Amino acid sequence: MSNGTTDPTPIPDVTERLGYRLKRAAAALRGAMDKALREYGLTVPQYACLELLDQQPGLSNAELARGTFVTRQSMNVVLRGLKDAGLITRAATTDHGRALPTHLTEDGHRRLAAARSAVYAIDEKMTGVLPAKRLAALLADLDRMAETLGG
Amino acid sequence: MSNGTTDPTPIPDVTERLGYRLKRAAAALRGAMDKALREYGLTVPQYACLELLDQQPGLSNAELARGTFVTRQSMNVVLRGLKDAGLITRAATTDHGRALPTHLTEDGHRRLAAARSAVYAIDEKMTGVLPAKRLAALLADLDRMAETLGG
DNA sequence: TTGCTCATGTCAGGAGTTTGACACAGGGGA
DNA sequence: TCCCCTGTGTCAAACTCCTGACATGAGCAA
Repeated sequence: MSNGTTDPTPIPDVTERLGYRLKRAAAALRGAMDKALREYGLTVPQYACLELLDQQPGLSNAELARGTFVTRQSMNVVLRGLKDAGLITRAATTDHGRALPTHLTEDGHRRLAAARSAVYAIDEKMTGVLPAKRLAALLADLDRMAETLGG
Repeated sequence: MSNGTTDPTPIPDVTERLGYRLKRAAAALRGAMDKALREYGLTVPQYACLELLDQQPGLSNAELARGTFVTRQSMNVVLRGLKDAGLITRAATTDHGRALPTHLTEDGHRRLAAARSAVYAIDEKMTGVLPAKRLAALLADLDRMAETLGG
């Protein structure tokens, strides 16, 4: 693929562009997580939702949607699935506003703890192949990219 | 969000994990590309397909699917859309094997050239906020991560 | 109070993607 | 030769996600 000669063109190959590499890494991560979470009966958005609710109990549907980068409508479907599975509870009414706070059930905590080990293994496997000193820079770079594009 | 004190726990917050940042950046890129390409009547997979075919004419359905990180079935739908739009031609038969080579039409080249400028603008906008010296390292890191996870 | 704006929850429709399955073509070993 | 395995194209069904739309509730200004 790579030619040994110095190429004057700034963009020689699609596979050398940042967008392509980012998509590739994200697709690989998504595939690995999807495969690992299937054994626990969870999808990637469902897991992400549980993780957020564990760290910030009481989040509403819209807040969870923003935190997992999906629309409110998609998160609504995810929440319904988690509620039917008995992993979360969602208030039917509220005394102030329209946002309905959501909380993990005992089963939700257990399921999350089980799935988390598998996901963390993937995360550490992914982190392990990187030079330790570049991890912080990598996190900062990804953050800057997302912010620039309106993430 | 961030606490100024040094935290001994290795994983203090979900938003500090590499997987979360990667997903966030990829979601932001996807959204920006989707919005930009809509003005040209293309979806992100369609654009990726055209880009690959421009650099490597004659690729088959399965090869395009691997190159864009989707399944053969999804790429089949994408190709049908591109063919109906008159942007590509696909051989109906082949003398050897089953793979049907695909090529860009004149309209395909024109549409790609138009859309490419918009996508490149996003790519450069994204690259521009990064320290120039870290771009190569970032590309290498993303590649290593994908390879480790079986991308 | 009234009207405007914003955020939230929800419904309906459609587009995109995946899993599962089947049939066909080529290569290699028994 | 025959059989097995791999790779490819395709169909069907289900799932996921998004766009568009509407109604409700809170906050603010005239």
